[in-house]
Amino acid sequence: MPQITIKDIAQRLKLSTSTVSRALRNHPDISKATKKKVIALARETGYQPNLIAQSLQNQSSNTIGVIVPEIRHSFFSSAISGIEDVAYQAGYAIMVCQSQESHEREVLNTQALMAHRVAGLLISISQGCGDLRHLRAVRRQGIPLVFFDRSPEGMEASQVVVDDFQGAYEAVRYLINKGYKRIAHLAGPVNINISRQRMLAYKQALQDSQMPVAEDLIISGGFSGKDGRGGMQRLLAMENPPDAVFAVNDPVAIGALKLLKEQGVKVPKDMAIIGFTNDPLAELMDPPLSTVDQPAVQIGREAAALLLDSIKNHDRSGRIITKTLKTRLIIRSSA
Amino acid sequence: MPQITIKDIAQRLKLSTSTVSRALRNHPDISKATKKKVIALARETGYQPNLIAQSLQNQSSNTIGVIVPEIRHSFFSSAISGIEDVAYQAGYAIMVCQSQESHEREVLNTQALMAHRVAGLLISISQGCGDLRHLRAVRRQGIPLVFFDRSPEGMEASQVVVDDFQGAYEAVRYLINKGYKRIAHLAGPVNINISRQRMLAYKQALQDSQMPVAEDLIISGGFSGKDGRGGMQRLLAMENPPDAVFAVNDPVAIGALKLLKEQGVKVPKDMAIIGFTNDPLAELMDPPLSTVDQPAVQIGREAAALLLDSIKNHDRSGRIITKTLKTRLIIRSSA
DNA sequence: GTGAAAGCGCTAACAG
DNA sequence: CTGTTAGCGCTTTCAC
Repeated sequence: MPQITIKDIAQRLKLSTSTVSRALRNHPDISKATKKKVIALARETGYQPNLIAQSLQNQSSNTIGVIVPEIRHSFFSSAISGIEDVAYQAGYAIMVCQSQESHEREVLNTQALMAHRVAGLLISISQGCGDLRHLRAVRRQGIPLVFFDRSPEGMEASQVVVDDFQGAYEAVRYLINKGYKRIAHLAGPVNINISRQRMLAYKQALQDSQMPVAEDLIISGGFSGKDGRGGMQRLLAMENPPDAVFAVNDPVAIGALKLLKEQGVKVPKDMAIIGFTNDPLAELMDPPLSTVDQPAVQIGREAAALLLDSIKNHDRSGRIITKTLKTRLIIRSSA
Repeated sequence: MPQITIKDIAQRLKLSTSTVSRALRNHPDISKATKKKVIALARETGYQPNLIAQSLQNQSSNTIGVIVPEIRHSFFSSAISGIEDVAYQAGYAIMVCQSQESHEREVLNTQALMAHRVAGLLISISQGCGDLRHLRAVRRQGIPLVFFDRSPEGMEASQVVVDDFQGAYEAVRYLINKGYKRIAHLAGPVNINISRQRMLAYKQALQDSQMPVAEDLIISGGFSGKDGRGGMQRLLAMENPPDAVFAVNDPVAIGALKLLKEQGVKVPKDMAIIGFTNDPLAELMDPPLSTVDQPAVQIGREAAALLLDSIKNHDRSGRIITKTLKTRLIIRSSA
């Protein structure tokens, strides 16, 4: 039992398909009487317009593509939730892919989404990302593209981010004011803007307080708990370990914190730690993790709104808009 | 710059579109030479098949629809992650919608997904769900449907679930063996299978130990932290409050636990609590929450696999398969 | 006001 | 081995 089409309705009503189509779209040419009949039968038969056919016709689907590193990460699932919500309100559906932090998979995801002729693309890039050809290809096809949270170095594009520098600066500043002397940084991949900004802020904050920036106190890694754990291991193994750590994000901070608990290191007495994101975990952990709050759902909402905007405006113009949301330092017990 | 089509390639190579189409799909009829030329040009020009057109032709898209109550809930984001992963491997994309626990929105989501002509539908129903017409409509159109985790009472359909009865039974049994005498249950909506099973197991476990089942110790509510908080409030207000609680899921348990902490009630000394799901939060909280582990990612994977299976087999047969995964009682410190 | 015809990009008979 | 034709469901000129 294939789904009912405009043709079925036309036949039953002895009308042409074009009339039915127009009636359904409330075209002024059609008489009230026929409109009524058509609508009634459509409802009665449970007619659903075939969006596939519509898309083919319009040369554009009402679907937007979303690529994130990992759906499970609370920041991303929250962002996706915000995206879904505004997309839904606007009559768009979302196609969600995860790159699993793999550049290759990100490329394939991008291609798949392009093949699906999504009307626009929202992406938070994978940590393995260096080559940007796949993203340039998107632009070249005239598909609007908006980055959220993680954007690459070296590509001008609209994005919705948080003031990473400011947020990180405040966090490190707080640590300094609290009297910590050797503050380490568990950093993220340098080819991603957020990592860079947060690291730059870390260095700047130290310098602004006439404190030395020791390169061996900066451990570069990825964005996962495992990276946090590994980084903290290296820090603890040092002959002169730090007394505080600023982590690039909460998963890293939490990974590090777990290790600390296992090793019986007292937090924050022996080692203070502060994260970035405000993962729901942060509040409930023991000890509760101090962190920089990023409004994840809101970031998703804004990104989707921005994208829909450039879809509507047929943004051939290539206007580049950066939307920066505020962070908020949340002090709990870990620092 | 619209995307390049088969026609463009045909013209440039002075071939017919059908030849190009066949060459691209590696049809045996086509000569090696032309295949090579076509493939080369396709690659060179960055040709991407228009999946919209293909779908219209095939009368079925390579997209599967997913509806969950809330993307942000860790159980669901994990399940979605599993779904995405197997869908991706099979060349399918996923469209994700959230019902926000609203029946109305779930209906609209379902309709949107049907209009998008998804090849199949994966759904975990909203707590407001009672009327099943929208789901029956899906079946009527011959669209394969698989429930995961939350399935409705009163509809035969394939599903991937966990042995809710068994998991809940073990949890309550554990509480009983530990010597708790007044064990309450923060229950979920009764029209959803998982709530029913977990409640039935709760009652059964009590009965099997010759313990009374007190209806006032069963607080029915929803699946959220707020429900847990509210339920616990009512429990604490009783003249003879319980000494232990089995919550229908972790969000509820966590909501309850937060309240307990605020009120200074000692857990598990004054009140033990045990949840269901094994949310990542559970392990890290203070105190760590005892719970019943549900393999969320695996549930998503199995559900997707089952769905793909019935899509492949053109499952007009209406074979109903229930896949039941194992739970595991995880004892931490809250009980 | 309504209908006929063409076409979106692709595939699948059916010819040759 | 390759081309012609028709059609998936819909919208949109262009006629009448």
